[in-house]
Amino acid sequence: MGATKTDPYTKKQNAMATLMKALGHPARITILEYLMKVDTCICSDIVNELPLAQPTVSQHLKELKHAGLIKGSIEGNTICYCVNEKAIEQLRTYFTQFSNHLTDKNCCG
Amino acid sequence: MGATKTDPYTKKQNAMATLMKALGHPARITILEYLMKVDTCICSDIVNELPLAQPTVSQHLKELKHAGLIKGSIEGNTICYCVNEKAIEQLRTYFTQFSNHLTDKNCCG
DNA sequence: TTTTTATATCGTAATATTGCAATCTACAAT
DNA sequence: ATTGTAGATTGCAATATTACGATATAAAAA
Repeated sequence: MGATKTDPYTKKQNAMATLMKALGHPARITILEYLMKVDTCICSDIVNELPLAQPTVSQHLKELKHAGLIKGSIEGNTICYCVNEKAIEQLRTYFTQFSNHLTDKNCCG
Repeated sequence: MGATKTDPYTKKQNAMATLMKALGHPARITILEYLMKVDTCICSDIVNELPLAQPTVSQHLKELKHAGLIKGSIEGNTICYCVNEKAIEQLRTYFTQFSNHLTDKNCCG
């Protein structure tokens, strides 16, 4: 098979899975952390920040954008990418709520 | 290739990617949410909660456990699984810090 | 002891992901 | 017009993931 079933789950569950999956690769984590660090839109040299070939980086950027984690637009000769705060907020909220719901029964421990 | 390069990244980056990757599937999101909801260790009927065959569920549980997101131990005839709060805390902290570092320049927007 | 119940493991087919070389696109500079 | 530069797209090989039937295991119930 290889294909993930999505229809039996809620929209929210699928949406969260999509976000997490996009971050389920160290290169994409690194890209996002870099974009946060520089904290600006003029981020032309992402390729130099990573130990990967240019096409590979381009592909990872595409996936991040598709998942809605970054925003990007053409800026003359370069592309201007930056973090989509809304997506990060979604993730923060999700885990904060999750964390709040957990009690400390310390079972299985 | 197909194999993810890990050595060029920091331990933290790889660790976060591993956690996210484990949650990058709606079935595993659903499992985690279910374990949180029931909030107990005696969770025998995870299979019935999911629209997947028993071996598939077992496999997903294995991945969640391997990533450290759930804890499990044998309890007579059934297995007692529950959420590993530490992992959730890690994720919550990561995104909270990330969120705090972001300024609202509203670029690319 | 036989049967049931809960879960794990094995094997395997279908599909997805990762990574890169080669190539293409589009603008900028000469 | 030619060259340079930043980035996307294509094509492909290697590997990983997803899902499940069949089978194994191990404890509980009959």
